[in-house]
Amino acid sequence: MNCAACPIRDAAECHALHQQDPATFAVLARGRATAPAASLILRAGESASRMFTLYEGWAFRFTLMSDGRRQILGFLLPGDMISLRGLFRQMTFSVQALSDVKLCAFDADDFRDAMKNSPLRERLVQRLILDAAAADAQIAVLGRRTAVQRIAHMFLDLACRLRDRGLAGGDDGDMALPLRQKHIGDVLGLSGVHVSRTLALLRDRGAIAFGRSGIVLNDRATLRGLAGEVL
Amino acid sequence: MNCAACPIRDAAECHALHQQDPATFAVLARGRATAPAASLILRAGESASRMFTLYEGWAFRFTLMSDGRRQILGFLLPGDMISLRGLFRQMTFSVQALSDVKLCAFDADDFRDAMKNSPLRERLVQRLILDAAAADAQIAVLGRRTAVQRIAHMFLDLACRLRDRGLAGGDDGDMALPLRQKHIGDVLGLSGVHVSRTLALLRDRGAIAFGRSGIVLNDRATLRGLAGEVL
DNA sequence: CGGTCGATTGATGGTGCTCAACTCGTGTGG
DNA sequence: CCACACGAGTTGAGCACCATCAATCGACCG
Repeated sequence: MNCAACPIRDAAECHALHQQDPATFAVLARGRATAPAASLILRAGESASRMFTLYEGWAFRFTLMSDGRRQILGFLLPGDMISLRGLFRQMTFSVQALSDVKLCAFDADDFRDAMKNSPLRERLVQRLILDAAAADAQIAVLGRRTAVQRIAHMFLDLACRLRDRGLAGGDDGDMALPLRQKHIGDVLGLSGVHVSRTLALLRDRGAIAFGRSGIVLNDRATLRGLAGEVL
Repeated sequence: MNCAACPIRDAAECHALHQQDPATFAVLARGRATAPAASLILRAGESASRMFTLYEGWAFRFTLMSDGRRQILGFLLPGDMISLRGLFRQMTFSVQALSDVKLCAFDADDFRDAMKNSPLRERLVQRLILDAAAADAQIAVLGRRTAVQRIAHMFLDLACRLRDRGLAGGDDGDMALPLRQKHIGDVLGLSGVHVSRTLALLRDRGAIAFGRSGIVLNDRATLRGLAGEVL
């Protein structure tokens, strides 16, 4: 795996929209909003009257099982669209802030209209396809990979996405992830206890370290070896 | 779970296209094709010059892991679009016929053009969103459910989709599924051996039976109980 | 009639879950 | 300043679930 996400994900949508169609984008933008860490940004079942992109901070989308367990469907990074599907359908997942976040807000009706006759249409169709492809990739991970492979793969995926948008943290490529172990477990279908043990194993092999601001990736070559996919 | 798929999936696309926009559909349709059971219909990496819908028979879409294992991403039933994403992006999965199949063929360029200014656009955006939502649901199944729950859930999902398009088999609602146990394992992330044991358990509880043409669902209430989601 | 494919069944072991106790850092209130 | 609570993480013990390997069996087919 060069990086699982590279063929699948695009650079930040906010930025891309600006570059590709700044006029349309400027017309559509309606302002900013903020949300504190752990707050719910969107609830499953809503039909959004506004569309958001994530401007700063991390969030995640998730569903709740009937027994109360949480399945995180994916992480949202700066530049990601949060509620694109909500423009056309009820949301099937909720979105929660992982850190303090800043959002760009758009009017849903304006956005739907613009989609009919602007470069936005092609771009948003591409985005829906990329999201579906990313979900397919996650199905393969959950269906076939061990805990070590899932975690290594997820780290590399996040590193790739951050790098794409120029958000790689440290000087020599190290980067810190603001994730609790519970989040890792909930996205990869693992218990928190087992995530703890597996992270200890990755640390002992030198692939990651535990810093003040979160987990630090410091040996991506080792991570690639542990992830299993040989690309 | 009334049925996991009901809020997510739509009725057969072929039929729906006909009903909603018969003129456009008639213009676009370019002919029929057939493929024998087990043949490859589409390969990952292709950019399709034609778009297919599945007119008759079953197929599945899948990816291959680097170690040769297969992850089935989903089953395709009569009426489903096979290569919608291929109109705009390289395919990220392959498609294989499960039984002998008949296909409707469309010219990709015609389809893309039509999407710009017809009711097709809205319809296809909806389809992309529904596909993404179905993939999200599968992530939750693989992340959080046991083998019994996964299999029961999958049976109910297929039963719902077949019923939606008027393909429910037997008189009193029983229906036969033309699946090998290997397919069930590959879509749910289970070994073939464990699928066999789990199916035996479902049979002993009276939820299913083994008929000549495949597995027969004959007690959906029991299946619902075993699936875990209480809806 | 041999060969293949799919399914079944038994034996064995590994991966990961659950329960529980404990540590550690942080924030809060007296 | 200290006591306490709380959340997050760690570690151990035991076990459930599921994978793997292997042997067998039946159906189907050349």
